[in-house]
Amino acid sequence: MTTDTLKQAAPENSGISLGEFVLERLRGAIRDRRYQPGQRIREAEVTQWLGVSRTPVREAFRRLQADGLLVLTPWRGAQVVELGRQQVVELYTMRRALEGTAAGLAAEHASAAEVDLLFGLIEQDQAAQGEPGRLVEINRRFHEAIHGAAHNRYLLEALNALDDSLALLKSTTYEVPGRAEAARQEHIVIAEAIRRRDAGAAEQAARAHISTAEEARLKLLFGDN
Amino acid sequence: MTTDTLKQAAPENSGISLGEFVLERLRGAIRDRRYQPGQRIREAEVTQWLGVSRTPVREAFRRLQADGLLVLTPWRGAQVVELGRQQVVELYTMRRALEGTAAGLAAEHASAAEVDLLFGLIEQDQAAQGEPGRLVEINRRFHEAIHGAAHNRYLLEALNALDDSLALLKSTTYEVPGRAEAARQEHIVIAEAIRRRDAGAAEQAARAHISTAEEARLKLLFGDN
DNA sequence: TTGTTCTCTATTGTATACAATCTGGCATTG
DNA sequence: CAATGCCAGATTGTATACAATAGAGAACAA
Repeated sequence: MTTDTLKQAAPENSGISLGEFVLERLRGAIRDRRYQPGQRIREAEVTQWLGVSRTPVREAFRRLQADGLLVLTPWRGAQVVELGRQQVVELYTMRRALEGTAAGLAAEHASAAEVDLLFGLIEQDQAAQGEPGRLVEINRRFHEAIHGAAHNRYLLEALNALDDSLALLKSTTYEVPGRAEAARQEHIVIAEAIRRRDAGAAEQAARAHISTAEEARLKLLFGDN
Repeated sequence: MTTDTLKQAAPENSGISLGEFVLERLRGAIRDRRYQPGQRIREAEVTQWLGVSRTPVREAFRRLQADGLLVLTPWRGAQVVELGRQQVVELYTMRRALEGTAAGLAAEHASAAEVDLLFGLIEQDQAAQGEPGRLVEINRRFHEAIHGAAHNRYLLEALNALDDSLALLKSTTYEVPGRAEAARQEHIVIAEAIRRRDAGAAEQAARAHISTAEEARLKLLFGDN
């Protein structure tokens, strides 16, 4: 548990390039909200934080812009993207489509081991009652398991980018009372549809799951009814 | 119709940065297959072609990597992505999902003007019989019109990236005999579903359209039956 | 001939110097 | 006092110098 505020040593002789190193560090900092939406990130700042020159920092900025996490304005530099209500709605619409597709494809292509993993995670979820941090982590792994079981690299990439964008939003929907239990039931419906290889049902269940998550999210962020 | 082989002047005082300039030039060169899949692109090459230094070239490389058009290997530089059969199949699976989603959303959100545009393009298509180049262009605009009518920026971005990747494939499916006529009929079905605001029908029609396009594509590339 | 190792060159990764542009504050003026 | 123009500092865009690495080909041994 390092404080991470002092100058951070760059990797010495690992195969990874400094650009990749900076990219992962920045992505992590944005995910953890150490850089908050709307905040400006100066190159010099990152430069001395990570102990590298401006070149790899600039490389990382471009990649993060492509991922939709940063806005780069000429001569103004980088700013963490801030999502308005409309953008959150569009993000969830996109997520509904992609998660639905992933669940449908998982029903067609998942291996037995991948199906087992899904049900294993559901069990872990039941065991983690009342531990919000663990629930969030298990939820993440459940969705990642479905994404992987779809066996489509373009879909996987798009879902990862979407997850990064969702990390821009404050808090998690698990803070809504009853959300954790509802999510667990929805997960079970999805997993069972995948197990019986019912692609249509899996897609519909996943879409419904995202819709209820969206509802919780909008209530949390904007106080919708 | 410039030859484009001599040193190309960079923009002098336009507001655009050199990085953006290089990005668009390279994207165009890849779309037009002046850089072919599998081909290595050296920084120095682009440097003297466009008359800029390595820095903006490297920036463009990173963005194109994020878009899935280039593979960057450490110490080996950039290579245009080469799509194997499996990747083409995955690409079309993704496209089926996204185009279906776009058509469904267009049925819900399209303005009257956007619907008119769709039918206008169908008329232009009928008038352009026997002109392959024009047909391809009109087809592109028809799909773009649907993408826009969906009114979802994340979906739009993902579809644009997908189109760029499809440009990596040799030739167009319109070279398959009868494909142009079949595509026109399929377009009409999609547009009519959007006009009657039938999201489910629009989505299904779009998915079917992509499936027949995929069939034509696989036959063209790999001689499938 | 064939396989291996070594060296050298081409190429990319990184750092930094310099140019262009924006921002904020201050002075000047009505 | 308010508005406007200008200058200085801060910040990013671009170019280039230098470091690190991979890959090709030569030299050599079996």
